[in-house]
Amino acid sequence: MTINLKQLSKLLKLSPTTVSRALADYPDVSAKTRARVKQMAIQQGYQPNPVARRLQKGKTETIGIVITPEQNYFSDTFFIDLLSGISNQITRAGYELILGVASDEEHEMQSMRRMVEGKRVDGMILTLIREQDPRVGYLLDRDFPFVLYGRTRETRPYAFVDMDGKQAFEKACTYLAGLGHRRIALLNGEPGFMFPVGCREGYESGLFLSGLELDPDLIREWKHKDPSQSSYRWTLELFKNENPPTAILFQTEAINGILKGLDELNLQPGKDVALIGYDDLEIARIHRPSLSVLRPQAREAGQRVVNILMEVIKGEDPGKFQEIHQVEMVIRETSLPPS
Amino acid sequence: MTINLKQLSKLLKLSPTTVSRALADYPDVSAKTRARVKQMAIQQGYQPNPVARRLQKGKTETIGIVITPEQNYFSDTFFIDLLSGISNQITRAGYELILGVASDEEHEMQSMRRMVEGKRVDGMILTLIREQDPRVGYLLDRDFPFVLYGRTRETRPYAFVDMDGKQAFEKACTYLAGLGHRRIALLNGEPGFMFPVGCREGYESGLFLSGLELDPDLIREWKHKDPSQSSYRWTLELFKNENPPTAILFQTEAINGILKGLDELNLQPGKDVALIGYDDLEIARIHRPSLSVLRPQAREAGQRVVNILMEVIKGEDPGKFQEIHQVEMVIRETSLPPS
DNA sequence: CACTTTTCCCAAAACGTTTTGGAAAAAGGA
DNA sequence: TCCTTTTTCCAAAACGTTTTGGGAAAAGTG
Repeated sequence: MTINLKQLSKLLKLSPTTVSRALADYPDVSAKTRARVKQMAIQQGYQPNPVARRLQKGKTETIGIVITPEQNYFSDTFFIDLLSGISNQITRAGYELILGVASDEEHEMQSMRRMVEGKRVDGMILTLIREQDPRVGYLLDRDFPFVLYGRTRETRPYAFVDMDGKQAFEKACTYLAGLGHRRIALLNGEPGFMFPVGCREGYESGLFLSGLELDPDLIREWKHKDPSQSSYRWTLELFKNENPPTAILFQTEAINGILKGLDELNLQPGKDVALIGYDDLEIARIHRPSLSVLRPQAREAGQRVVNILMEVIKGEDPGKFQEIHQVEMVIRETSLPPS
Repeated sequence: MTINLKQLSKLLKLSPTTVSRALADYPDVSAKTRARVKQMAIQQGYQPNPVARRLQKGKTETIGIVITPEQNYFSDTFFIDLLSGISNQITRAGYELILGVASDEEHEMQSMRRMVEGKRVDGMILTLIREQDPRVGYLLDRDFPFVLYGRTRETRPYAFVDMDGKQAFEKACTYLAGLGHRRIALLNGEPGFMFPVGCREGYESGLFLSGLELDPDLIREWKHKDPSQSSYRWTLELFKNENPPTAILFQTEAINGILKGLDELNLQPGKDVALIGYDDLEIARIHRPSLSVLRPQAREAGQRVVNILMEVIKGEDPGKFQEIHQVEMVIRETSLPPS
């Protein structure tokens, strides 16, 4: 069951060297013995001990990722899709994914340092990137391989895969304007994180392209720790405006609060107020009326992140790998013209 | 930065043996040199290479877990709390947590076999247990260390940590009956999984203790893949009954569909229909009226799972570790007497 | 046939630890 | 002082691979 190389080679009356090389398809072992070795390996259920291989190769064959539940990150399918893409691709490469769960920013850094300085991983994947993100500087200083899902403010070159939040919100905004909406609100994610920056840029650009004026009163920011509560409050606030919005752009995470707010105000989503959210969470599909959304391809992004990280680990220049993925808009029932 | 034992020992003019033993607090190295070694180790930032240690010790110092996004498992804080407890405890032990993400039951098994047969882990943690769970038989057959979060139908002894769903639902049921409810419905989780079995037992026992009769028409089962949609349908169905329920017990995962159904029927949650859900998800706290819930201590459970697994890995008899944790009931606004 | 090239295999070293089994030096006991 | 015990250290082996640097046999070449 748990036979090792030496035992297998004894069984085959060959040296461990030859068996190892046969299994690795080296050309200096004859086709005949190669076949014999492989057959016996399968028959005996031989699996090379990964720990021994790692020691010899000087690689951990392991990638690290740290998540922070505080950030309400597991809200729905989005992150698990990303993780699914990451995990599958890592497995395909014969690598392992080790997971850290940190309760806050400090433990997040601590968990990462344990992985990096403890020689437990060959590379790191970073998510939920902040505008000023100490993790990036830390890894760059050490020249340690990593890839961001997202972007940060950092002048040195680094590898990332990001969604084009700007283009997405611009598209949604011009679409709504095209339908005749003139008062479009933005219920944006928390400042400090990088993603909302792009959303806002796209929103402003969309307004501009549509010849609409920016009204600071139509912009609000909800909190990561408490998306529903904060978005609920801001929704009520938005409609205190004497000239209230007829449409809202937001991240779908905040939908519960918005729906609750609209319900309280006796406004029908889709009918009285158009809604387009970023992220196609379950609730967006099952809500009636169903929510129009911007849908990032998280799974594909996760796979790209891993492929890029593998290149960076091999020694490729990280600056070469900077990808911005387009985001699809899915029109459902909450993006009608203003009534 | 990445100094190793040999270099460190050279610096100290000691043998690697002594340095290693000094750092591991062996008594056969004098207090003086021990101090000297430790100081130098810190100064030089020495961290033993975990891969080398693992090879020598014959342990991977790694625990595996496989999650399946299909199961809508990441719906909210519950699973991430469990994972958080698991992760922290594993880190404390100096171990690593490796994560597999499987799209379905087959890949779930495949991912686990890779970990076990590929000698990548010392032990497994299993969640979302089914009544007939092939994973348990597989691991028992191989005598491989594992701990369940949950239980299954298996006569051989194995270690588990489970929540007392039976007691929880019994408590909720008798509580509602005590308030005067006579028609209490159960919107239960999907058959095939183990957890709903206990819920139902508790429900039936609660009815019995309260002198109420079981009415099969008041029991429905929603689907894991689509909790909201199926629970919505069943909610509507429940109230087609000529003698409809005045209270519903359920898993909080299914809350969206229930609320939607009640809304459509013009029934006020809490007022017209009492609600008690299992799991204290975010929505339960922020919804108005706030939801009464049964609240499992997921974080603590995760820690126990790891501690037990460590014992089992050490060779302790798994049958000794079978824990059933009590579940707290949190009364909020949706558990009033019938109107 | 004699020489060169190609094919096929292997012994030994290396990866960085921990453990084993002493051995030298110091301390204690008579 | 001599013998025994304790203290303190270390050389060598081991964990299970892969890689290095050949070397013997077979095949090709003239």
